[in-house]
Amino acid sequence: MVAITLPDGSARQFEAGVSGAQIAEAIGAGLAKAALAVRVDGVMKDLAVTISHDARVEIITRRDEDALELIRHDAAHAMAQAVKELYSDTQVTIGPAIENGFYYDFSRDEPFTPEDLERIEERMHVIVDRDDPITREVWDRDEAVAFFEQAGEHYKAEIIAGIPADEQVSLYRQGDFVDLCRGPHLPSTGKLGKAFKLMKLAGAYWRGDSRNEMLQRIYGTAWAKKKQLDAYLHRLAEAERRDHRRLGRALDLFHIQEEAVGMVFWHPKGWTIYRLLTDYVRRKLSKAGYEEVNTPQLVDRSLWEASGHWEKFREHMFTAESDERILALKPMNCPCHVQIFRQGVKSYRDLPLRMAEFGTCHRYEPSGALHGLMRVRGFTQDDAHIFCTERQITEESKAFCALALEVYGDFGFTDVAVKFADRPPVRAGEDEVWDRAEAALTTAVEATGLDYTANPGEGAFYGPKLEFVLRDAIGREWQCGTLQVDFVLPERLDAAYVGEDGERHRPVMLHRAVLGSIERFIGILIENHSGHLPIWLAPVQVVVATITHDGDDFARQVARTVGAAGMRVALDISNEKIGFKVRLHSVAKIPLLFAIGKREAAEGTVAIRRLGSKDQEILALDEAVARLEKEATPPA
RNA sequence: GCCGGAUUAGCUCAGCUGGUAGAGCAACUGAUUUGUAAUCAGUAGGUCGGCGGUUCGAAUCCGUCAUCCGGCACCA
Repeated sequence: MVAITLPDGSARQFEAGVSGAQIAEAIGAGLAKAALAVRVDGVMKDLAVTISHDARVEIITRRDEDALELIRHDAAHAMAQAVKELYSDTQVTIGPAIENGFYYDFSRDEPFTPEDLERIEERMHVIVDRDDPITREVWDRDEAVAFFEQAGEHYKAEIIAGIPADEQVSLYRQGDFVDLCRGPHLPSTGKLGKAFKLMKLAGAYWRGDSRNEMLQRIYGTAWAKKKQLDAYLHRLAEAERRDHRRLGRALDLFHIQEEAVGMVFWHPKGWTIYRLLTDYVRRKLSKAGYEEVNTPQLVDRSLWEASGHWEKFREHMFTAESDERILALKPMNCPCHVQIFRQGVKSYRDLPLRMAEFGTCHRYEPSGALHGLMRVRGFTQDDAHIFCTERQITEESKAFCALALEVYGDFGFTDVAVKFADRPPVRAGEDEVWDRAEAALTTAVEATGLDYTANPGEGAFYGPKLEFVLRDAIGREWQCGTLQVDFVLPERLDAAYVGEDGERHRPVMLHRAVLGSIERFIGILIENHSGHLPIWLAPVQVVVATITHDGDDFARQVARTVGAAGMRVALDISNEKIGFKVRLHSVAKIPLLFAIGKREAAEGTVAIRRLGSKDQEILALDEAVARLEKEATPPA
C-alpha cells in the first residue's frame, strides 16, 4: 500500500502501482472526467502514470494553470497529426508549447498556404472529435531511430540519434500518429478542446542555425476555454492599435521612406518628443557629474581595426571611400571617446571621468531585422563611458543603477528587471581578464542590492554587462539600459592614466546607456501609452477650442497666456461643433482641451477636459495654468 | 540575409475567372454659429511599387528588382 496525500492535506491508502486516473476516480466521478494529468510530488505526469511510493498527488484539470502547457503541447501534436493526414509528404520535426500557444516546424518542398492553414485547423477539430486515446510507449533508442528512418522521418531520427545510445526514449501514440516526446500528455485528443486557432506561417531554421535548411513553422494559440481564446485575440488587436508605426503616422510624428531604409525622418511633433527626451537626460547626466562631448561620424578604418570592431562587425558597418582611405560611419561611440581621453596626460585625480554623448551611430542591420523605430540603421544612444580605476567600479555602478531606475521611474516604468550577461563564446581578451571583469561586476551589482538574474553567454564581446529590462503596460519586455565592464578596449586603444605611484596604469571603461536608442525608446513610450503620452512629453499639451466665434478673442488670450507659461498650445477657432473638436483632438491624443464658450469668455474661465475623461472642470484661467504647470514640466 | 505574404487616392481598403479604376475618412470650396468623441452639400485627387514579358487588350497572368508586414537568424 502507498499513502497518497491530496492537496487538502488528507491522505488515502492505495495499492502500490495505482494510476493517477484511478486516484481521480476514487475521489469522484466528476473529477475523473475532468482530469487531464497528475502532479506527483510537484512534477507533472501523465494520468496513466503508476505510483508505487508514498507521494503528494494533485489531479490537474482545465482549471489548473499548468493545464495550459499540456493543452498547448497537445495542440502541437494534433496539428502535426492533421498535417501528416493531409500532406503525407511532409516530415515533422519539433513542436513545443510556447507563451500563448504552440508551434510545429515541418519540412515540405511545397510551401503551406493560408488556405492550407484553414484545412489543417478543420482537420484538428476532426481529430479532437475522434477522441483517440493518447498513449505512452517506451522504446529502445536504436529501434526508435530505425522506426522513424523507415517512416521517412529523417529529422525525427536525427533528433533521437542524438540521445545517448543506452537511453530509452518515450513515444506518444494517438491514432496512427506517433511522435517522440518527453510528455506529459493529455489522456485523449478530445481533452484538447477547441479553444485554439492557427495564427501564422513562418520560416524557421532547422535547429535554429541559419546555415541549415529552412523549415516551415506554423504558429497557433491554444487555451483552456473559448473565452480565454477570445480574450487573447482581443489583446492582439489592442496591441495592434498601439503599434508605434501606425501611431507615428496618425499623430504625424515621423516617417521612414524607401530612399533611406531604416532611418527616421522626424516631423515637428516627433522631434519635439525627441528634444524633450534628450534635454531631460542631459539635465540628469549633468547633475550626475557627466560631461557631454561630440565625436565624428566618419572615422578611418584603422581605428576600428584597433578597437576590434572591424574584425567582428565589418559587414554591419557603412563605409565610404575618400582620398584612397576607407572610412566607416561610426557604429558605436566608445573608440572615439577613448580618443578624447587620450588627449593630454590623465592623472588618477581625473578619475572617474564620465564622458557622455548623444552619439548618433549607423549600423547596417540585416533587412529582415528592421522594424519601425525599434530596429533602425541610424540611431542615437544616450551613451556614456566612465573611465575609472578598478576600485571605483562598485561605486560608479551603484550610482549608475540608481540613476537608471530614477529615469525609468520618471517615465512611469517601475517594473524593471536586471540581468547579468556573462562571457560569450566568441570574445576578446584573456579568460583571466574576464574573471576579473565578471567578479568586479558581480561585486558591484551585489552592492546595489538589486535582484538580478543570470543571462549566460550574452555579454558583449569585450566585457560582461548588466541589462535593464522594462516591463510595459501590456506586459511586454524591453531591454533598454546597459552597464558594461570593459578591461579590453582601454588596452587595445592604449588609454592610460598616471597613478599615485607615478606609473602608467590602464583605466577601466564602463560603457553605459539608460534609454539605449532614443528612437527605440520613443517607440516603446508610444506603445506603452498607446500614443497618450504623459503631459510633459506631449508635442501639443493644450488645445484651446472655441464653441462659437463669440469666444475667439478670449480664446486667443487664453492661448497666449498658456503659451507664456511655457506650455505647448494650439488654437482651434474653426467653424466646427464642439463635439467634432473634442473628437478631433482626442483622436490626436492631445492631453488637455480648454473649451471656450460664451460663459467662459464672460467669466474669464476655461472648461478643461482631459483626454480619456468624460468630465470637465471649470477653472479661472490663472488657476488652471498654475495647476497644470507642474504636470506639464519635465521631471527635475 | 532566409521562408511566406503584401504593395491600388494623403490614410484604411474594394475591384469575381484579363476588357483602359471605386468607397469611407482626410484635403479643398460653400452653407451652418453650434456646450463635450463625426453638421450638411459640392469639388478635386490615381504613370494601380519600378522594369521587362505574354496578349488585340494587363491593376488582374508570368519574370525580375525594390520596399513593407509576419516569423527565423542577427543585434557591438
